[in-house]
Amino acid sequence: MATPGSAAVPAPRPGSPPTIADVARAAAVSKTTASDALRGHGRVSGPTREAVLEAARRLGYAPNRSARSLRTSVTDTVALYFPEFLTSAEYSMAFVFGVAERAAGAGLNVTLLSSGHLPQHGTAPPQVDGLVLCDPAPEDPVVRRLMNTGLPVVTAERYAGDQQPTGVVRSDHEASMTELLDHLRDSGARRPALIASEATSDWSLTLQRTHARWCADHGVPLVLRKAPVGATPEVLRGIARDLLAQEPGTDAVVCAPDGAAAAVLPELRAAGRTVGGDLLLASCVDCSAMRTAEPAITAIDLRPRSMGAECARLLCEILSGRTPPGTVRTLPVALNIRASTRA
Amino acid sequence: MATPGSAAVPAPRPGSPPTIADVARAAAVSKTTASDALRGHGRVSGPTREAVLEAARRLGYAPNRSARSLRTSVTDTVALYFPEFLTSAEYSMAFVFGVAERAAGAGLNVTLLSSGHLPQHGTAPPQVDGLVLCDPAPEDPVVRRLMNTGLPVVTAERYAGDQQPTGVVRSDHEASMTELLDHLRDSGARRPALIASEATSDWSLTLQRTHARWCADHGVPLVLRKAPVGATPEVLRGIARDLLAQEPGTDAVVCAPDGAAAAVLPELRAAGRTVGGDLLLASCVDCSAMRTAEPAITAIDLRPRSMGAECARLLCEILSGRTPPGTVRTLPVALNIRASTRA
DNA sequence: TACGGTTGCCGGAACGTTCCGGCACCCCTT
DNA sequence: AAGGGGTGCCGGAACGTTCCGGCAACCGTA
Repeated sequence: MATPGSAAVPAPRPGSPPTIADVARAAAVSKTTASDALRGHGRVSGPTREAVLEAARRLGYAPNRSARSLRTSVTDTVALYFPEFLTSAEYSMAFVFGVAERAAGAGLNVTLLSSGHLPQHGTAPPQVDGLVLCDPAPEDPVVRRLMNTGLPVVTAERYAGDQQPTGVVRSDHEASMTELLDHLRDSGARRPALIASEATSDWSLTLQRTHARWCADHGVPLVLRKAPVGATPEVLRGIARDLLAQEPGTDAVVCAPDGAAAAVLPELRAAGRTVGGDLLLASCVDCSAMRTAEPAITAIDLRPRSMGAECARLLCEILSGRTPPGTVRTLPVALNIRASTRA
Repeated sequence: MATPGSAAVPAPRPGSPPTIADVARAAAVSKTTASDALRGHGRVSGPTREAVLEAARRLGYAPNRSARSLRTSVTDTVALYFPEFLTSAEYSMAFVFGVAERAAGAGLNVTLLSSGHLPQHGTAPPQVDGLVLCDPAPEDPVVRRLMNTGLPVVTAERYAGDQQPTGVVRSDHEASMTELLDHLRDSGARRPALIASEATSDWSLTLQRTHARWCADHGVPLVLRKAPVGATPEVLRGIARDLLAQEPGTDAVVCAPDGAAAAVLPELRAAGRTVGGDLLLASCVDCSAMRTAEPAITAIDLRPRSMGAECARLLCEILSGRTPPGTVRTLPVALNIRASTRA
């Protein structure tokens, strides 16, 4: 005796994971009804739905992503790209896991694109639903290629190229830098110098612009030094030494590059200054080295984990159509005040 | 007039990426022949193969991964799992990118599994060809679940649970720790204390065992302190303070947890000791904080990037059958000698 | 000439899913 | 009783790939 539709449903092959046909047979319904019940999509009666869900649970059914993706052209996967020069920073790790966690919560897979990916022109774009680009530089060829795939793209920080990303999550670096400078002023500093990075990222440029403007607003001379992108501690210390020698009136040093403040600290001390006393020191990126330094160094906490999470969330929303393209979100950052600026 | 097989090949839909049928039509062959030519698999004459490759190149054809995966049950994707407590360390980032880069070179995708993944029991395993687990702890439920999927697993460092991973890439921590202790002895230290982590990872336990053995071999009393897993700088400093107070004969301190050496450094100084002088200091993990400390701190460089790369390579080899299951590889580590141990 | 073996190519089924269209049934209204 | 509309379910095609089996054509030998 055949149950309805049994002719269309082949026998299960033990060993392989169960398919929707197995679920259908177990619930004595058709593949279509099983599919509808599992996704809540068609017209299915309450009892039938229950039966299907129960069967699926009992069999440990999980839909085959490849088959689903083949049928729907939706991969449930997003790619995350990281420029090479960022891959050593503590910031990156937190960002990556922010993305991963949030994406997992939304049922999305995250695949990692390293700089080694897609090197040669003409390589096919990755087969994903969307992209997250961390701090994209217009001069990075991989970034340019990815921006041209036509896929939805969310960038962490603005993109300075001509293509516009589908979504942007940014921090208000202008506000946080201003807050930091105001704090230094409240702690007695009158002439805050900035050691910036030569990088052309939006972040780096914003810090310089804000510092320049603040100095102008407060009628203090602009003192700025630039460090090469991957500068070693020795190079950074040299820059600090020269800075103090050339600008003896400096009473605060703000360092932009990741970890630079910790690197220059010994040099400031060697110059006879007391950090946290007659010379304040702060960093534009917080990391463990800032917390463990002696004295501990005041730093802007960029909240990379939240940043990553918000990128993933925004991309999800764009993919599901809940949020229109062109959305820009601004995340708050925190100023962690420590001994190095408590004058 | 119909070219051979033209009836079986539907017209192309402009806008969608080209399929193998488009390539076949462009080269005036069947789907089968196109597929064979592209993968070098069947019996295809030289000119025909050339024609197919040329057509594919011209059309910008890239095989649809979902379709291929559905047909072959091979996803060309591996998953990378990271325990939560490791996600803030610099080590992790380098490791992740080592894996990503190497996997990309082998044509594999890497998807990230965060701790948030697969939380509840009964969740289906990720649909990938293999797994890389970084420093897996037997008490991590996610690790246990992943070890039970039946998928090939390569672990970075040994796994202390009962399941055996398919492959292991490890560092010779015993050798490197011994080398470090010998170096300290050569620099004049006679009583090296160890501040270890409470973690039960293979790495942590090996360090403790090696230290204990070295002390026994050299007839010096064993001085060991344990720090909680996520210990703050304050906690670590407290441990260092107590250590020096209780064991005044200590003339060298070795710190295992990531970054701990930089955290305790100020405390050692506060106790009236000269780091690099009458007290040597070293770390079992190198990171930027070690390089920027003053004095710079001697550290074992675990070469996380190579480690990640080697994990990916080994998994590739196991997946392709070139390397038998059960393979264990040992990677060299480096000792970066710096001012903190140049007595 | 006949014939076994090789070479080059092809048709079509299968992988597991989604979803369009259709069919039977029931209920309500006229 | 007839008709219209809604409900619950199903058959089967399609997504793009791989690969089994087969079929001509050709070559060499008997």
